[in-house]
Amino acid sequence: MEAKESSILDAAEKIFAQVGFDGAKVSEIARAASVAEGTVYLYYKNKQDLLAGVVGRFWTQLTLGAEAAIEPDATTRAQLEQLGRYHLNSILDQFEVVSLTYRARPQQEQDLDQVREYVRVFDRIMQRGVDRDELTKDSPIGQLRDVFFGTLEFSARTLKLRERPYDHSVVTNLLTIMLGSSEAASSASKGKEPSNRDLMDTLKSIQKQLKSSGN
Amino acid sequence: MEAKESSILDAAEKIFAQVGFDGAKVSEIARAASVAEGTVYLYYKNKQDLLAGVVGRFWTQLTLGAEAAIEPDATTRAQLEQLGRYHLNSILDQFEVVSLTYRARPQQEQDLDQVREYVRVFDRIMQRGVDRDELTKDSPIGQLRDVFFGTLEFSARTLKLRERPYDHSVVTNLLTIMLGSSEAASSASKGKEPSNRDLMDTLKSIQKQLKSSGN
DNA sequence: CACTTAAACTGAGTCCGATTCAGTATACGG
DNA sequence: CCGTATACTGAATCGGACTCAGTTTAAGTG
Repeated sequence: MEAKESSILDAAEKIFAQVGFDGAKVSEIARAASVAEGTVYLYYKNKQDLLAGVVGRFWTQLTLGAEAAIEPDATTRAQLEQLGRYHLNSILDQFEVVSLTYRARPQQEQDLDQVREYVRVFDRIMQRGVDRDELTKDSPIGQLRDVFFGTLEFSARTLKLRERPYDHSVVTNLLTIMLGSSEAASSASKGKEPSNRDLMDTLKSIQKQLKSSGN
Repeated sequence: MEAKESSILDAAEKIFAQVGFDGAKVSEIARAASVAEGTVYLYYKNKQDLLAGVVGRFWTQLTLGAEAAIEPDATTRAQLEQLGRYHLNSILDQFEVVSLTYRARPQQEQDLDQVREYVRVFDRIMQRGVDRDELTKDSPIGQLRDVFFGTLEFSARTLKLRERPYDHSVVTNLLTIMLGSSEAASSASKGKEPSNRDLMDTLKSIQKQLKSSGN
């Protein structure tokens, strides 16, 4: 990417974050990037497309950051905690840019690619957890992903609304809720005689599976 | 509210949902409402304000619908299921209008009032659950609320993205995750071994489920 | 180098749609 | 029926996204 292009993106990100998409004038962005107004349109079809560029770059960088924040040898739970921590921190810190994502979507669903890419970080952690038998397969990964990101996104909004800072307990509570029950199940796989509790956990696991596949 | 005003809101909602906020022209909305362009501005300060009107009305109606959908005498879990079902159904069904909420927020935080009002439906259910000792007080209601609405919102987006219809299992799984763990935790926290009766109850529940879905 | 041509860039002008407001119609009290 | 207030109208204004004819810079080429 040319220096000029990323200079435009930088200016756009700054100004969009400052005054919002509607409040930003392309002429201002051009001036902030030390470029003529027409030049912006050489790199981006229109203002929406410029927004998509800003948002896309953000999520791409978020993906890189997330991958760096995760220790490859940690347990699944620890990795989820690292991802959750990183995610919540980032979206709180750059709340304005995240909000712009909503403005970018309605248009073409192109920029979603980068968001989808980001979300795969979660999927990989979970998949590895299943492969290493740290997780039971009973809770569909896709649904847990919705719980994970949905909760963190909503919590971030709540925190912002109340003008509260990052709160780690949000992440730990979320993980307790998400994994709390299945943890108990994993202890069952040792060679000992199954206890009633093990039976109970297994039965509940079956039940859960039936509920999700049926209907 | 005057007939003319709600006629404007109706037209605006329809056209916003159809072509999005940016795609909608105030002149079109005025025409659809059989009103002069200037008249729109007698009722709404500007286009954004009109959007806020549409979005605010939507959430107000959603609140009414939710309250109607909940049986006052049902258990907390059943009520949550009713609310979850109603919520997911509604936001899938009127996805476009819900999406407009994001466009309304950045401006003034006025319309959020109606959203906050809606969210209180959940809080009331939970509070009553605590009062009736159906829930332990250990999970803060506020955080569970974020899990509940966050997950449903994110799931709705996922479903739309994959062009899937309403899926009730999303709600039941969510509730299992949200309350299931505390169920397990409640028996676990007391350190008691599950009784044979617990096993029997679970088995009967499975049996019933198999009968109703299998056949 | 001087010259040719392509690519990158510029910003004044065009176009479109939100917003305004002087003017017209309607309702209502006396 | 008049006077006045209130509701409404739509042509005119205004702002900002987007265009494009023209200019500058870069890259060959002999």
